[in-house]
Amino acid sequence: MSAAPVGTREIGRHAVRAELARVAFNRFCLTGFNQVTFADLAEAAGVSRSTFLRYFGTKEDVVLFVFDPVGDVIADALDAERADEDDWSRLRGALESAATFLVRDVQHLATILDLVDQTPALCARLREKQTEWRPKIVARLQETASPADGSAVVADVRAAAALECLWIVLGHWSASGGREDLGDLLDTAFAAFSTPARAQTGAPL
Amino acid sequence: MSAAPVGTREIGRHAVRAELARVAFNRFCLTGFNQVTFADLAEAAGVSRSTFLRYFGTKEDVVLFVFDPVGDVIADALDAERADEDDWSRLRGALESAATFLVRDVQHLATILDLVDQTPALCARLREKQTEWRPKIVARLQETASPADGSAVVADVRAAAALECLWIVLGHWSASGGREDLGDLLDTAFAAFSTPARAQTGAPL
DNA sequence: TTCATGCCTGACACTGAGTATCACGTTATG
DNA sequence: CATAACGTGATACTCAGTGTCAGGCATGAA
Repeated sequence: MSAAPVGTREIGRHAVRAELARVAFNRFCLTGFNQVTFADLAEAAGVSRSTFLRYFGTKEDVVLFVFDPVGDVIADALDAERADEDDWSRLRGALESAATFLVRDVQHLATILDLVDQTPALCARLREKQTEWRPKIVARLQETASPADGSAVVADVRAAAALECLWIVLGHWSASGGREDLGDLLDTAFAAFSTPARAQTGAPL
Repeated sequence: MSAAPVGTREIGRHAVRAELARVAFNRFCLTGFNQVTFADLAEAAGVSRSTFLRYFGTKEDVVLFVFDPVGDVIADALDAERADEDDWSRLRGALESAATFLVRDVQHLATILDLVDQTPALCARLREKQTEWRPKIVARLQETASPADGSAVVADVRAAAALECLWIVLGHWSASGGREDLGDLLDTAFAAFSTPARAQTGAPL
């Protein structure tokens, strides 16, 4: 799932990467993402700046690399979903898989999400990753698309909307301190598409 | 709408900014965004690097500043929409306004969009702007939200989904060389929400 | 054990974005 | 005309990110 290491070197590299990220993450939370330099991180981790940069291409990746597998998680989950479901049901299920994958460490995820939306650069980079995932999702949707949904626009819109749901839901979940149920939040989010969305303030029940 | 200049100095500044952007944009299209440095741009425009940087905070803004008013355009259009419409209709209308605003110079917009999605940095920054617009849109939707839509998640999801529609539609429109009708494309995009989205390849008509 | 191969590391140098400061010339205003 | 405000260019600086190179250390073969 997350690029399972094969050789001993790969294992070592993976472990070092995790440790560097751990040390760095503490710094970021303590001092603020923008205030910490690679030199700081390298010193805190006890390696040279060169080495640190060899493990993470950018400062953003030090925080966000944990999200890398999400694209595949969603795509795989779409395959696993019953193909006779409609797009929204399948997407709803796939997002649940993604959420489950991310919520292995509740406290850590909440902290990351806090840091991310305090930091524009992290926000931007995360949305960039999200955009990279979309084509893969669109492809799965189109494999089973009915002729009536012929336009590529439709699959694109649904994939994009679903991904937006994921972040919005995670944002609210994180803001609630992780107490709200992610499944319920996903239901609420997806309901935004299916309900008639009438406007009057004095709407009939 | 776009920060109407009042004093003579403001007018001059605005004009210089436009000229610098024009010269820079040619360079970007010719050589590629990442290959062009501020030093290049300054030389091409006949000003010092300092001066160029005084007009644009970042390289991305040199290209993307034209999108700055879009957030307000959408928000204003939402106000102008009949408040008794449902959210999707209002958003659809507001997006049409945004599209109309952007398509004043067809050729130029298409070129910008091409450059943007060839350049990850521009993509990221544009999505960042988009995220900045969302809260304003959410606020308009919530002003007239029915109690049943109480959750902030719903308005958030709808605003986010609508903004995604805008870029997807513009992307397809640009890919078609500006020949397709933006209104039709918007309809197709919004149909992704309302159609049942059944999956079977041999779906009944 | 010894040697050879290959990877990891640290040191160093470099480009380029973005920030800040200062002195000079120009332009608006009284 | 005087002066204050502003635009400009020059300069110096920090930091992200790239590239190169030589030495250390492991693994594997002789």
